[in-house]
Amino acid sequence: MNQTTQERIIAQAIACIAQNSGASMDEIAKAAGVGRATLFRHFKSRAELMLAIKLNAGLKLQAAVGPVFDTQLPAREKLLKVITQLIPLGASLNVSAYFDHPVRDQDPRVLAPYMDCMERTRQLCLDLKAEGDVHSDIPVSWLVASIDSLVFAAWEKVESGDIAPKQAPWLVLSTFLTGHGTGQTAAWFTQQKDVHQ
Amino acid sequence: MNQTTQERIIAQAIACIAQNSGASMDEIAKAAGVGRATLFRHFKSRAELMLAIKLNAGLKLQAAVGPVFDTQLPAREKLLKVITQLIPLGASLNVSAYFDHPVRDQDPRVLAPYMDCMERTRQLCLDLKAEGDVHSDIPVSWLVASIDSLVFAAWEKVESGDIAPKQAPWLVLSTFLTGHGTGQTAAWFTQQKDVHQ
DNA sequence: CTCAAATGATACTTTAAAGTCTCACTTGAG
DNA sequence: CTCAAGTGAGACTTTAAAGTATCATTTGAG
Repeated sequence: MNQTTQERIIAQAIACIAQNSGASMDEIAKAAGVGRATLFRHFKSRAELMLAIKLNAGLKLQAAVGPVFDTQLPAREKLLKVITQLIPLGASLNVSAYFDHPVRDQDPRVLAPYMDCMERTRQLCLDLKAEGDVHSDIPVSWLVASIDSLVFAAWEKVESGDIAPKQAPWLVLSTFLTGHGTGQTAAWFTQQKDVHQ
Repeated sequence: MNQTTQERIIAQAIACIAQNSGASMDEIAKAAGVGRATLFRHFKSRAELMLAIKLNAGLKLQAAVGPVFDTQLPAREKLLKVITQLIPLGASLNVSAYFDHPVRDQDPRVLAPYMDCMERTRQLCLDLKAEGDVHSDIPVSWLVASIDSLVFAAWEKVESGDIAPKQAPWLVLSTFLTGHGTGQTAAWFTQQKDVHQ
């Protein structure tokens, strides 16, 4: 492979931490097929390695979705493209879930890419509403949250082999836009909601 | 309050670990308003405390959803009730996310409640299909995954104060059954899907 | 009030993992 | 070939947190 040692270490560290958030430097070194000493030569402390992983994830995130957000496409098409870009990021992003949530991270260099992505997703949802693509009575924060969580779920299912990588974006989008219910259920649901609210 | 010391310790330990998965026994003791020694009197090791938290989460899960699964209601009504029960569990369940995923836990006593709940959710989704409530062409594993992830997202949003606790189940259910799209978008989506697949 | 049980404070030991250092070995550019 | 740069192995020190032990204090049932 043409990966540098540093890159290999980061990749394997991500894999280790995904399995066990408390993975030791020893385990990480072994996973990366590298001596302990070499690991410390590249990252002078555990904290520095963790930071590198987080920064790496932020860069991947921006590289994946930045260009899409920058286009002038209709919101719904942007949405499809964003989802499609996001899913294959998989573990490198989900690292977020294994550390403390990136949104709580102290370091602004770690925080920024996530905040940026979130804010732009929020804007995208506002556009979806404005362009008449989603119902206007759903809270924007729920729109953002449901996209996030569905993408996360899709990645997990792709990873576990339950759904095909190419199918994933369509499942997310269809869940988000049309849901899984039939006409029959939609009627029941509306009625229930009226009764209970 | 009428909570025993043990209960208070467990509750506060959950809160600590939700913020920082590597929280020390010292931090947990302080959070519980208890001396270090007392903490170790109740749980003779960190591992034992962690186990207690996990078992506790399993019990809560079963108490919340078991009775609903046991009823003979139509699948769609069961679904609404399960979601409604699940959301308020919040942090105690999400502990799952901060430890290693419960599905990967070694101890069968930790594993069992999750496996059971998952299997019954799966059965529920099959019933939803059988009763004509959801489209039959969606993979069951995706149905289960989308419920899971939407419930998780709803809990987070309730916790952060973005959506009202009573509104949460309806948001989850409406996302799952009808999605957020308008008629306009549904047409576009179907067309896109045909083009790309 | 009295005493047993539980607690808090704190000093102590142990342990696991982080981090350092040295040295012999590989490898690839010149 | 030669040498500099990077590496692996492993012994070593340091550190932070786990876990233990002791004792004085609190508390609540009788």
